Amino acid sequence: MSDQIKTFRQHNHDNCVESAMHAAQDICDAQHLKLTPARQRVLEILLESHTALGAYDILERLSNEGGKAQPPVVYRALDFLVGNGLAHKIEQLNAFVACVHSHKDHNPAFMICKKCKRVAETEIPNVPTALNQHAMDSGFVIEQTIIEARGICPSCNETAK
Amino acid sequence: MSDQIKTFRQHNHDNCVESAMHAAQDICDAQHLKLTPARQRVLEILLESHTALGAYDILERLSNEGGKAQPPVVYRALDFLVGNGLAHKIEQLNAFVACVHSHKDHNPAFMICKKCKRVAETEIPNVPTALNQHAMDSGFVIEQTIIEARGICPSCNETAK
DNA sequence: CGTTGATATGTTATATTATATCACATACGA
DNA sequence: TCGTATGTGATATAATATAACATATCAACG
Repeated sequence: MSDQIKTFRQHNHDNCVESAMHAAQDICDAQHLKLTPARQRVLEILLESHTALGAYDILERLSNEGGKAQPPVVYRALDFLVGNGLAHKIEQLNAFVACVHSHKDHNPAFMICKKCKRVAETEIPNVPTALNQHAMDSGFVIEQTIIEARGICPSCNETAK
Repeated sequence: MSDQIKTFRQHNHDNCVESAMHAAQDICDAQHLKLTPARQRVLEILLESHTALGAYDILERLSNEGGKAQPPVVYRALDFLVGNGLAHKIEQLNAFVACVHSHKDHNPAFMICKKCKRVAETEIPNVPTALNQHAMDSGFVIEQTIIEARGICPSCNETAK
């Protein structure tokens, strides 16, 4: 597999996942909350995906790891995470994202291949100037910015041509 | 209503909707396809929203305009639009977007209030440099970029404080 | 220790909502 | 008058979420 394709398929997020997990652990310790294995694993899954996931997406990933989890397992973990500010629910999507409050300066950008649906992730150093300007003009307070680019990934570009 | 809030609620897209509708009409004329009122209206709704909409989102907006439309009305129009390249289905979301091929240089940006869920739209002149760079490095061909900023809109910011 | 009570988990079944299609009657235009 | 588009009611399919109850874990207390 070429470097390009490998890059497209999986961006290494170990660092930021790990630091976020530590931050979460600290928050729980401070508030006498238990970040149990199930909750930990769901949070990790959210952090790894680095985008909004449906409850059943999470369930599927959990189930790939051995025992087949049931829906309530995921919903309970999500209740805990959302209830304690470690994750958010995006109502419009019925999906959940890990809270990245601990590193607000992180602006993920996704490149989504419209052929194979794979998603590559990268990040950009700061909110685009024009958007920032518009937000300030209108009084909107930006907490997180997500950029989605739709297009064709390198491998699909080759084969489909 | 203050200018700020008005700005937040509705950004005027008449120009780009209109030009896209003309382009669609031209395409249909050239291929002897009929852009009937129903199809026209669904395409307009997609263009106005300028983001992916579920079939029932479209249905709701159609129904607000007089006679209450039924699901097949929307699905038929969408079949036509997708079948003829005037719109795309985002399988991952079960949602539909108008094809904006005719104005590739348009990069919408959305500011979504996480309290009231209202969405303001603006646009930025070009794809953020860092993302563009990364795409080029990996061989990804960007067709459209959508930026979503989550945060708090001016009116929620006042009341919730 | 051992018991108890609070919290977390395992598991089956099912409720709720969103998404999509069927089937048939009617209209309209080439 | 045939092909295509629309109106409309009913229903199928899939995604999302919860109810209910049994079991497990673990810390606090006597």
